Amino acid sequence: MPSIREVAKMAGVSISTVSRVVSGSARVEPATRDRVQEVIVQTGYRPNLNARSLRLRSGKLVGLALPKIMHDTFATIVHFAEKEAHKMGYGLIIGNTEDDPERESAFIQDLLARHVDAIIFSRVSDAGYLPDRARERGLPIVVIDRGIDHDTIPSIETDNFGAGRLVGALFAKGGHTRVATVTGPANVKLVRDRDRGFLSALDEAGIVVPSAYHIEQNFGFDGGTVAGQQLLQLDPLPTAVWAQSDMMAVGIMRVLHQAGFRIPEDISVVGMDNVPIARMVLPALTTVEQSFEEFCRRAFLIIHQQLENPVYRPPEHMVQIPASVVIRDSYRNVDAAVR
Amino acid sequence: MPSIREVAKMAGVSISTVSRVVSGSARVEPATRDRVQEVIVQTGYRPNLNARSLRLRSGKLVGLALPKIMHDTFATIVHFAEKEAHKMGYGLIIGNTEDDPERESAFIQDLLARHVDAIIFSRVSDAGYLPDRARERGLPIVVIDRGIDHDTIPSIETDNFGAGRLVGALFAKGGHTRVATVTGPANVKLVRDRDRGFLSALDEAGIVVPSAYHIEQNFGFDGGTVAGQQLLQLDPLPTAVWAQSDMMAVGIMRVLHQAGFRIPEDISVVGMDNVPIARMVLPALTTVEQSFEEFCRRAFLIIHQQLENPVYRPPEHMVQIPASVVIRDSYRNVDAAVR
DNA sequence: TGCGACCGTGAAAACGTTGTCGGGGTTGTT
DNA sequence: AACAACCCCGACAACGTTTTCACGGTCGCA
Repeated sequence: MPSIREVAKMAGVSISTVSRVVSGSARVEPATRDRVQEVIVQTGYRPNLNARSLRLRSGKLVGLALPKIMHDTFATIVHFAEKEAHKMGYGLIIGNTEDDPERESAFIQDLLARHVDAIIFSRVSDAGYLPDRARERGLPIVVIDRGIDHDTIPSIETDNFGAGRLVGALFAKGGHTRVATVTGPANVKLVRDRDRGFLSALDEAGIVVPSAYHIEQNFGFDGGTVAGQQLLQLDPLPTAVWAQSDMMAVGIMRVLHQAGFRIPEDISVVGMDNVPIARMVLPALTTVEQSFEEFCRRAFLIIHQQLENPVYRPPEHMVQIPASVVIRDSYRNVDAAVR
Repeated sequence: MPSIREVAKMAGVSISTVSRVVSGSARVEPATRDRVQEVIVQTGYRPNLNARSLRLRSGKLVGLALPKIMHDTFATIVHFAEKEAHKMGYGLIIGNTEDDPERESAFIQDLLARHVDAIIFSRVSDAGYLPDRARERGLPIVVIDRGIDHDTIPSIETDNFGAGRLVGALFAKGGHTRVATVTGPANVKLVRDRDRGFLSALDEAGIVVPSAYHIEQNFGFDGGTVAGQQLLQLDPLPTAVWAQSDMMAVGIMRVLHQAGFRIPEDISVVGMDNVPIARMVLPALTTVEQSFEEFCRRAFLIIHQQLENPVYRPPEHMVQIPASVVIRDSYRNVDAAVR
């Protein structure tokens, strides 16, 4: 509540001195230091961060722009971003862009007006000039989860190609030869990357996925249920399905189950993301884990270094975090005796 | 990027004039206004919100403190809070208190240092002096989800007692006479409120819940699974169970199912919250819906009014939002013929 | 022609910080 | 005893705004 001026008056010193004791930037006589300290704890004085931001051009604040806050994967990103921010003494201001470039643009503008120290965001609006504008201002900015090809803007994403290969190899080694996959919208790059990895691993094992066994849907539960219907039309049915999100996988399991099929005895289902629900459903979902925590750790690391040293450039523009398969009950090898 | 000073220079006017055209606060000659406008759009000038906050004591920013961001219910609160904030032209800065009074206190301090316009938060640290300190500074502050008894700090929460009654009445009318309930930690008030409502409605129907049928657990999935084990010990088994969170309900269904019981034929299970997963599990979960959107709407309404008129006091300290039952497949009346 | 009213604009203060500069006092060295 | 070196500390400018105040010019009216 009190300003530095009032603290100074109370302690009978100048504001410079107060500033010095709070920042510890220069020596001050122990006697006066104690007197000032006393007033500070007594009044609960805390420097006004807006004023500090004005003066120091750093308000210890970073902005986080996400497409859909409520979705499990982004909710976990929010969680870990907050965690990292907190750890490094930053505040976190968030915005939900709702996948709308308009809103994304508006939010970034707002962050610029707030003079945040850095920006982390997912999904680039197509125009993509916004990051540039921020960048030209020397503002550290990191793109997360949905990478971007850009010389000066670093991206952090899962090694989606590798994730796809993991599942493809799992299926191939497990003896599955009739496999299907349900992808997200093909206009997002990470969907295509995963798909390419998946198909390439299968291809190396001599397995081809006919186009009818390759279904595109939205990432949600509902996308999963309609994909499930489509799977039921297939003849012969696949023995294993990979869905590019856990939500979709749950939707698929739901309609397969209702159609009388057993999972994994009749059909194996594998998801992606390893959201909390994955272990709660029945059968527990085998899935691919992305380390969102690692995302955020890396993002803040880059930001931190760039803040320390403005000319710092991360060694690579795009860092890819490896994914890993977590085996649960919804998958089994085709040769049941093996298990 | 440019400051008001540079804009002024470019347009050949004083900074006062620029300020006037961006705020529209006073008339300015159309010719000069246009000239200034031009420079503004050309340079993409936006007033520095930190400076504005300093001068105007309002940075259009509100703080949101929550115990566990990643949990479904709080993630939805974040979502709707962001939505309302955006609608009213505010930024939202969030903090995860992890149910730790220490962290909560630190975060509130940070919000004060940032001179946010208002604070919304859930779960009060036991000491509870922080809200007071904020309040005494004239800062609008609203407690959400987990109400607080306080003369000047408004609370918004679900009518938890009413929610409990809803389920109790449902069971009673459905012919269930052997019912069990799994509550959250009894030291949180809303748990007790729900419980009281539940028991009172049953009591009015002449149904008593023996203490063994009254289980306390933590709110998560794991709490549900251990509660499920405990339920299995009961003899005779209840015909209906109310769990105070959907996660718990899912955990309970999981162990009941694995023990060979059918839901709802053998045991009905009802949850609370109506999180997205509720409709995805099998059988789809009957549950009680709380309107988090309404929470946030009301919170921002109060904040807005208090900001407009600093002496405004909301008519009641505690507003309770009614809950509603949403019937899905995990519940059925005891007289199966009815359905 | 003179005067008051009004209108557009600029100068300046203030919001709360931090860092630079310099002044006064104390100490140490020759 | 004189001077250099140091150490504390206060005055002041600056960060980017908004708002008050005042000033010069136009206009309307007598």
